Amino acid sequence: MAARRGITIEDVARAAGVSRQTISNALNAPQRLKPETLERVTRLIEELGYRPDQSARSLKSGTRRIIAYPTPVDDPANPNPLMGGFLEAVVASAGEVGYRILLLRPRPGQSQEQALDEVIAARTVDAFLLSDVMRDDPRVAHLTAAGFPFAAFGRTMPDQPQSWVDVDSVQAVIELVGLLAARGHRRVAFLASVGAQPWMEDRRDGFRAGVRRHGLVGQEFSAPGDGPAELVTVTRELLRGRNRPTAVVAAGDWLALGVYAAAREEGVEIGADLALAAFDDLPLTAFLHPALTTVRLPLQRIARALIGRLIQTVEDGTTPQAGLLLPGELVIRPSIGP
Amino acid sequence: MAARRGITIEDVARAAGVSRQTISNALNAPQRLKPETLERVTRLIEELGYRPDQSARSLKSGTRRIIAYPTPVDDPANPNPLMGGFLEAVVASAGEVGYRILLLRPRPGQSQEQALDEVIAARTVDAFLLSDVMRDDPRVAHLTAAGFPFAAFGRTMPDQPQSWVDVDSVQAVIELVGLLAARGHRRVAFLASVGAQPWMEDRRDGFRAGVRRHGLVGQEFSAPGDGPAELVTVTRELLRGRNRPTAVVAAGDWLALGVYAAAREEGVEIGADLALAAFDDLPLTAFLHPALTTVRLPLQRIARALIGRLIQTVEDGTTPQAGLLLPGELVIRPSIGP
DNA sequence: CTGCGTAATATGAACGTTCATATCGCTGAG
DNA sequence: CTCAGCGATATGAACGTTCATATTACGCAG
Repeated sequence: MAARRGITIEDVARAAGVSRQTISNALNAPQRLKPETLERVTRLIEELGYRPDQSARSLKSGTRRIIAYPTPVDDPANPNPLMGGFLEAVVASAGEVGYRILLLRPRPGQSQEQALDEVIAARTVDAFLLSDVMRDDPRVAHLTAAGFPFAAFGRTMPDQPQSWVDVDSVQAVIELVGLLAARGHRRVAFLASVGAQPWMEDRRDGFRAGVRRHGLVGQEFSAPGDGPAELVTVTRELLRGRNRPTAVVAAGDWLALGVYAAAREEGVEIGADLALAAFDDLPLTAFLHPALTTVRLPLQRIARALIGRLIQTVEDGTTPQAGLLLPGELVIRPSIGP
Repeated sequence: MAARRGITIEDVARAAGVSRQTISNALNAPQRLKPETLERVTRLIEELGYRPDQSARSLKSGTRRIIAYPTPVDDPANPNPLMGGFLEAVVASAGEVGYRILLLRPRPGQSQEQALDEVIAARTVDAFLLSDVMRDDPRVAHLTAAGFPFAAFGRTMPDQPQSWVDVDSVQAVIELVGLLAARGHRRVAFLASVGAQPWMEDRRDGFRAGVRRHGLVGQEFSAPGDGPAELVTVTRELLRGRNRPTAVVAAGDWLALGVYAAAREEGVEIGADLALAAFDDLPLTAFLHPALTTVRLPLQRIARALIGRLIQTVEDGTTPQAGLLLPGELVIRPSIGP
């Protein structure tokens, strides 16, 4: 389609009887203009609906006002809790400071790093926003090596830029265990998923720390996969074992769903026979019976902090000296009992 | 931050001892080059890691290879089922044909249309992808008036470009009702949400058609809102009424969650005392007990078709003559009984 | 051996901005 | 009365491509 070219700066300049540069200044450095000129020009810009061509501006200035976000793979067998609210929050936060989010995904046969290189080389974006960052994430290493601005939801290594934000999962799970201890539970289990994602590890560490601090007896279980059947199977074993725990901390709400299913099949009543707490506060948790005690991630704050760090890196050229650890919010519901 | 300028076409040309245009041709019109030149140039491009600067290319050619997707508002009280799999599928489909997805959201105080105008005027994108399209969607009207390319997930009006793809909800719900009729149900209820979204209406129409076709007795209920409490309340009334229906068709899985909760509270056993079927196939449905019969949206096909139409509009300048209606896929699980 | 047509490659201009610098008009000190 | 200094605005160049067109190389008919 022949993209009918639109209003250019030249059109506005002609209409206003001034030069290009004056229009440019009206937008980028208004203080340079005589107030009356500014007002006249501004009105004209408004009337004609002029917007600087982003490509031309980018070509000259080298800045795109676009942030790339490599979308996490969203396995239907274990939906990424970030795809909903987090993405929203990121788009909103970025929008507030005049940036937009470009979704990225490696083409078939392309590595994550190649996908990053492609947009870097094509100068399509100013920076990257990474989520689901692993302990030794190749993307972080790659961007660090390339000296390209990024911010990460999830900790980076000490020798890498500390441009990260993360949730203090350890602390949150310690508090969860504390709630259980306060209700008199002595035998508590931790239910994890297979992956070695750092947040899983953190939650496990939190569990261990909580158990130690309160002198409880802790057991740990791992589901061989994230599919419903596998989850239910491992949880039934957990519930059937001798010395059945009286409380379970699931590393994520998704895992907790398996506990609900297994408990029903085993005739165990959650909230009465078994206390249950989890992590993520998926929207559906309100429908569970009894409703699930869980930890809500401060997605808005995380998004805002990440975007803030990104903008700082891009516009000032300075890298944050330290990461930012935000607390999770305990949402106490009946699943842990009265 | 001083964006260190990268490899330009000129660098490659110099290294290869040829002119700019030859490099450009190697990428955009390879058949014009002598095979040996092509090979030499291609290798050099590869070695130097050259990628055309997207801004420069866009400035000259007027095409950005970016599609804007105004993100649907994702109400946590009724999460948009599209935010997960659909977005994924769109990003993947677009990536395959060399396009990327830019997320868009009106700034505070900005209307949907203004947000569209902003990116149109700044020539940031080539086209729009709309989802959750309403019967008389102002965005569609606006883009039609502006003559700007778009494709819509959801039907447009007859006088607008028929560049849409939709799910044949009517047919799918008719089939759902058919399943219930075949199991001997005579009194069936339809549970809808408040909004007047076209897909809701379609599902309702499907229900009515199904009821008529099979000579059933149909009742319709509407939840006053999408919050869990409201859903459960209306469903309990439904279950408690005289002439309680033996089967319920919920307009969405989210609504069905309310039915599960209400049934538990009323001591009604889904699958035995009450057949239940819904729509969307949210990932969590596998955890429900009994598992929910529902309709899966062919998100991959929808995304592919939308992107295909978009590319056609952008690159050929032709608008599809007719919309595309895709069938939903019945996923039969125990909630409708044996 | 000349000249012509075509394939292959090269050159100049343009896309719409912003940057660096130049010009203009005015005020006020000498 | 001149001109330095400054605020306001204008001009030329450049960003890195691609398009339109020009030039060169080459095979082949006459």
